[in-house]
Amino acid sequence: MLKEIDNLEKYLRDAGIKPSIQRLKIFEYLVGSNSHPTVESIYSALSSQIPTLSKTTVYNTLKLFQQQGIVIIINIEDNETRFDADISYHGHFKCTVCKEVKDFPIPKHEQIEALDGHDISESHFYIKGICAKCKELNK
Amino acid sequence: MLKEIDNLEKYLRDAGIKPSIQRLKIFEYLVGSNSHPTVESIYSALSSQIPTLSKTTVYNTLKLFQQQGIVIIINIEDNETRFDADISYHGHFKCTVCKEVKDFPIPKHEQIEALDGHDISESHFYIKGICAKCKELNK
DNA sequence: GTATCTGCAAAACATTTGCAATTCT
DNA sequence: AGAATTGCAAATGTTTTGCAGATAC
Repeated sequence: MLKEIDNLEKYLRDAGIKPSIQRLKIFEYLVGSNSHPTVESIYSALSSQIPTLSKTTVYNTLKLFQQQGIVIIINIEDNETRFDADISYHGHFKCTVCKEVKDFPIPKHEQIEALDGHDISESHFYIKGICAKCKELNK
Repeated sequence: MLKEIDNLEKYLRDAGIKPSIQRLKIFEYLVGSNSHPTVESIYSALSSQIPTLSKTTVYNTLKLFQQQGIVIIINIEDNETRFDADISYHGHFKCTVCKEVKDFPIPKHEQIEALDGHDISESHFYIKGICAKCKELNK
């Protein structure tokens, strides 16, 4: 699932996105992190490397990435929007204790009869609970 | 799935919620509507009936309902929080044309192996696309 | 009469917009 | 130079908080 750092520039170009430094760094951060970061955490993480970076650019860039189909939005909580550069079909689990959001594979699910006749463009599966690690610590 | 209007007061009491007029009306609206309303639409719909109603009360009440487990939050879009008084296991489909959010039944899903050892407290399945009605109109 | 609940006003956040400065070609 | 991109500052929108008044028991 992990993309090659070497190919990031080409990957952006192929998606119709001119790879500016800001865009490259933001995408690199998304690909390299497995934390499904928010705008805030992307901005904090990169502003030391790119001191002039603004949140507006982070917002603009993520919107562009989303429009060009190279990132998806994760709405697992109503008060935080997260982003994921892994656009393959998978679910997201958030631990309510350690707050981490992890991917999990979903079996390509059976046809949902109730949606016959509808065109499906996007689907998201979110699960919340307590992860094994946090369960263990609280014993 | 539809609850009896006669029982709403008891339903709230049983959930540990004192049924004030505001709370009753808000819950009645949630149960009676199949539109999965936002704070804004609940407020607009009820402020003619309860002219002194404030949005703060709508926010307070919905948070209380959620804490007591009688409503769930629907985060199908990042820019709108919707509420549902149907707390049974079901999915939500949003049509990107008519903007309607509809319920759909999901087969009680198979054990997800990747989540073995984790405690699941909540799960949401969101699908977006174009509903059959809108597809038909655009032919 | 004490607790709780409500609702106004202000504060806190998150996101968007307008526009001028910068960068790229 | 011309077009696209960036980033500041202000505007917008949503949700929360503090607190005073109203209501319920």
